[in-house]
Amino acid sequence: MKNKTTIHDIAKALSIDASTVSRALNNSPRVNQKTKDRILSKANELGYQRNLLASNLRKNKTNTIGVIVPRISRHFFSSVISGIEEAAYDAGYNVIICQSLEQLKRERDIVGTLLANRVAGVLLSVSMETNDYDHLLNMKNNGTPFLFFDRHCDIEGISSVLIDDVQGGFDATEHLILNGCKNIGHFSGPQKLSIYKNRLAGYIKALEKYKIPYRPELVLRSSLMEIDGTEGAKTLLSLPHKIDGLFSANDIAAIGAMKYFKNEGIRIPDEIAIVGFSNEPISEVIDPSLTTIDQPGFQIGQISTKLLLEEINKSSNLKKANKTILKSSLIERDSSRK
Amino acid sequence: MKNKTTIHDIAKALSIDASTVSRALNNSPRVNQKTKDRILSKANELGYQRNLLASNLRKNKTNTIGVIVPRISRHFFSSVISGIEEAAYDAGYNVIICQSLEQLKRERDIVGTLLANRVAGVLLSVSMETNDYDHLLNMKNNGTPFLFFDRHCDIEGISSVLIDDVQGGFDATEHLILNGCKNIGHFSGPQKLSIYKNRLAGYIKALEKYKIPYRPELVLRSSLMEIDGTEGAKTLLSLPHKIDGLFSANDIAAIGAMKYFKNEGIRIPDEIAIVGFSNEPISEVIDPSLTTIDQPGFQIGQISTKLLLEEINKSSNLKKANKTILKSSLIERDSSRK
DNA sequence: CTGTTAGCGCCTTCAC
DNA sequence: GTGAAGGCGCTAACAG
Repeated sequence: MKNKTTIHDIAKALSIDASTVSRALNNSPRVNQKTKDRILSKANELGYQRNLLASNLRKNKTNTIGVIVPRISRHFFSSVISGIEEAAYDAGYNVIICQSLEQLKRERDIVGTLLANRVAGVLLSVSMETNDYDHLLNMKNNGTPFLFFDRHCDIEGISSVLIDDVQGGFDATEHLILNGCKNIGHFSGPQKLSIYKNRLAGYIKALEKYKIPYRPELVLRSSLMEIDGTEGAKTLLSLPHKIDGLFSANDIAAIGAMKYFKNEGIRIPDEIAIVGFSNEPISEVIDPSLTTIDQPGFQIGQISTKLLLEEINKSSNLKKANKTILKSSLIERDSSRK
Repeated sequence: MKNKTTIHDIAKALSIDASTVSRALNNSPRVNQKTKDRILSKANELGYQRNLLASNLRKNKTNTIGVIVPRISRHFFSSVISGIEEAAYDAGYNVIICQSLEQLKRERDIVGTLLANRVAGVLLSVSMETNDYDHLLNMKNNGTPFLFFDRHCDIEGISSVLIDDVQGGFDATEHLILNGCKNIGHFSGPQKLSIYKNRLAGYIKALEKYKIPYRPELVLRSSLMEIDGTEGAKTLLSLPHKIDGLFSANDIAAIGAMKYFKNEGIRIPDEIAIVGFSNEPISEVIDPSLTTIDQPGFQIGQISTKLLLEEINKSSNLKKANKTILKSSLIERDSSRK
């Protein structure tokens, strides 16, 4: 029952040559409109279904771009994906989405499969485990254009689209300070990832600006799970100086902390003010008065895609590594009900 | 710079035939281990990268399954996708994920691209706009196995993996009744989608069981946006009989309603109790005491994939349409703090 | 165990 | 404007 209609079948049915059919199907200007019409209607009649495998093989290129994210369920990434899809769709490209689940092994496998499928290019945000770049260097040598977004590696000639995390961390911390906080905790993440390193740097920079001593025991590393937030909150509360502010570099941990604080009967933000760094809508929902640092996911997706498409279409190898840095914005929500 | 190494290149370098190389690369038992080793190391040395386009074309099959969901950012769907990926990965299949964004046109395009790429099979949850099945019938005639999950259409010979929504709606409503609610509002969705029709049926069934008159004005259709929730909440509050309970068939609308109620100073659940039907973690977060109907997304993904793979591997055309019905569960969260 | 042969379905010169 | 011919990279008979 499998569809077997090929251009030859429809050529035979019309007593013409397959090459003409091919041209017609690709809407080549060098074919008579009448024959085009006949071909199209016959193709329809026979239930012809173009075989992209063959076409792509012959042309030695595809119009598919691969996207690798740690997890599609994270709001930031799914908003980036929306941006990617929109930009890709406009340019006539398909998108195939893959998740590394924060595992290096899976990231490697995925890169392999994408290359084997001859994708036109790849957009990726590396996993937390990615400290070995062989698979990426391999992709580079292979000649497949790719681009990092949000989480990147330093590889010569490879561009990135990033957020100004130092500034974001600074803004978050400054906001807490200006609201009277003096003992500010910080939930960070793996320092291998520059986003967490940079947010921490912003945190420290703000403390310095306001002459608040930096106390390392207030900085906790998490691995982006809710449990890290609850555990972290507990740890912070056990310190001699009680904290009055918390800057979390990711929302999931912030949520864990909020739950813990609430369970302990600690009022937010009166007793402990919190700023979360992410755009999970969840943080807005948990407490509508919560201030967050918003990341422009959709925009990142669009920009990354446009840059990637430029590289794909650029036959010249003059590509210079660009870093596009976007700004996040501090969003202070309505707190009139407080 | 594009990688051009083919099996012929490596065959030539070793003065053997390409077919042997092909066999070795596919780990055929009919190749001497020594030559295998030579081939593998040479392949590595030349930076050989298998071309799946050619391989798949030749074999006339791929090991890729396509997944179409309305939106990957909805938690239910991303948990289904996790389940799909796990099961597919175990069976040596790749997954390509696509979003219809609830648009029929996009759904059609996606089906077309997947077929053109000769995916081995497709798993899909239809868009809200899907009232025309041509593209699906086309896929069926084409001989590509597919399966619905969660949102399905009645197409002969096509199986579905569903949740018992009547029961879920009944459970939700009964829970409210048993907690003393007498005027229970219901946020429903497009009645084209059987999930919403069924949840409504469950709601009515529960009312009947407890001899509570069904009042149509308490049932509001939403299109799954937060704004529908706030508007709906407003509408319900404007009715002469004040509601004391709300069963929302989707969480997004429930969230909108909760925000509205909170802004109006209405205490939840004391004045209005709410049960949300979905497993967005968001509903748990907004109010840890909230009772929800939990849907087994991960499990649905796994089961769907296994069934699809069975159909793919079944050469016989004896397939009967199966409906696998899973149960959702009512989760009453800790409300000790109240 | 390994080589020979013949395509998979399509596109792209090159003729006319 | 259309046809003829060749090949993209790989695999699956069929031989030996």
